[in-house]
Amino acid sequence: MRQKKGRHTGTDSRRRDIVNAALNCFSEIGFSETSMEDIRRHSGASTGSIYHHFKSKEQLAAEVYIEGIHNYQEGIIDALAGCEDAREGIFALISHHLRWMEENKEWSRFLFQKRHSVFMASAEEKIAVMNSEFGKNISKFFLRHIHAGTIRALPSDIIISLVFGPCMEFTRQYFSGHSCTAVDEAVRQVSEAVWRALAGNGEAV
Amino acid sequence: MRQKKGRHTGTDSRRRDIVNAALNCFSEIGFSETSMEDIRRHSGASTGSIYHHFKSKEQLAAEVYIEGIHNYQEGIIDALAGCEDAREGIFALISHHLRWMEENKEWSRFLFQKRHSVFMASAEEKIAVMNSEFGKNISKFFLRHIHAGTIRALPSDIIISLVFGPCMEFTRQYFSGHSCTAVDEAVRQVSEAVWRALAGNGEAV
DNA sequence: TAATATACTAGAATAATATTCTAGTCAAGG
DNA sequence: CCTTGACTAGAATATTATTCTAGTATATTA
Repeated sequence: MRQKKGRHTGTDSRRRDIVNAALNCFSEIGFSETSMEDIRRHSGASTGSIYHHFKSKEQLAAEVYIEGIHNYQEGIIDALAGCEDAREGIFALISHHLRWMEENKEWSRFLFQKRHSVFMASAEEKIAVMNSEFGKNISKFFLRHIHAGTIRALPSDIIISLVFGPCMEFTRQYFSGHSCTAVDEAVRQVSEAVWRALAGNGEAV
Repeated sequence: MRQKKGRHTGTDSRRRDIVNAALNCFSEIGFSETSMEDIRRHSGASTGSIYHHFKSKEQLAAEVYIEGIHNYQEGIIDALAGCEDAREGIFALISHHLRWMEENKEWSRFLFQKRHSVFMASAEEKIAVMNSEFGKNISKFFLRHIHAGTIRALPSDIIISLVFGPCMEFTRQYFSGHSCTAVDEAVRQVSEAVWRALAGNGEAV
């Protein structure tokens, strides 16, 4: 199948193998618990090869994290972009979060279970930029609606807490087996509740 | 001050030194980043002494975690116990979370930043029991009010998500320097919003 | 075609760090 | 005293991340 020695065929395929193996291991047994030996075995790469592609275990994890968070954030922004209506936007946002979580279990476990963990150090900057961009995008939507009076005038950190907090918490419960509500239903209930929390005067259901 | 050799004076004082040092290190630089050597230096204990008191680094972290979470949960339950009124209860709960966080920064950083992390493995069971008890207690309050119609009939996992999610998310932002609202104000705003999300028909402000 | 450069790979060697082991020391009770 | 048991110290060991050395294959150039 694969050559015993020498350059691996295909563009970056060895690199991808390593990233995939890493995601597998990290989401399955956690960052600290997976040894480079695990990743080596799962990916079929050698120690040297792994360290050729990635500076360290930390940096490898950061790369995996960034790929995931980018995909996630992009989806949210797209979902939001298609919505003029405030209520629809909130629904779209929450819906995207919960469905993305369900369809990308491996990523989610890794991204949300261990947010701000260990390996972040090395990617701090890049992640900060991403989050900042993401925040700006999200804020644009909410500011527009605060201006229009469709959403109550609350500080941005409070709005973020009210919107993403429940999503994150549900995600956590989902993965620890403590959630009893199906995702479809959770989308409806959480959206409805968050809308009540945020809706401007005269807009509440 | 301390004897060069032999038993440390005072009841369990050496043990406490180790726990305190560990909390310090963990909350400051994270679990994986702190080496046993760090804990040894900070606590003044020897390697052997640490391993006499704790089976492993993991188990030490678990002990620290459990002490913290116990204190936190106890406070919430007490806060809730004093409240007949639904709205008051929600306010008390959120208020306790955010104030506890502010008054116990070191614990919070450790508890909330790395929830469900690594070392949990060894304490899984004990933590599961604590959380289950805690959940039951919290649920009692909400079920009573759902029954009375003062709070909307939502599944328990959704309620937990709506109440604790925003608290957790605000906490995360607070520690990563992304919160712009003062804790006092956050208590008011989040409580108000969560109340809107949960209030039974005819109870909304 | 052959020489060379580039990108990659392998696996052994090293370094860092968690854990175990051996030999104690002290305080209390008989 | 002497013995026991809780505790401590620090060296020895084991585990695991990282570095190093020596390659191999493919593309490029002459």
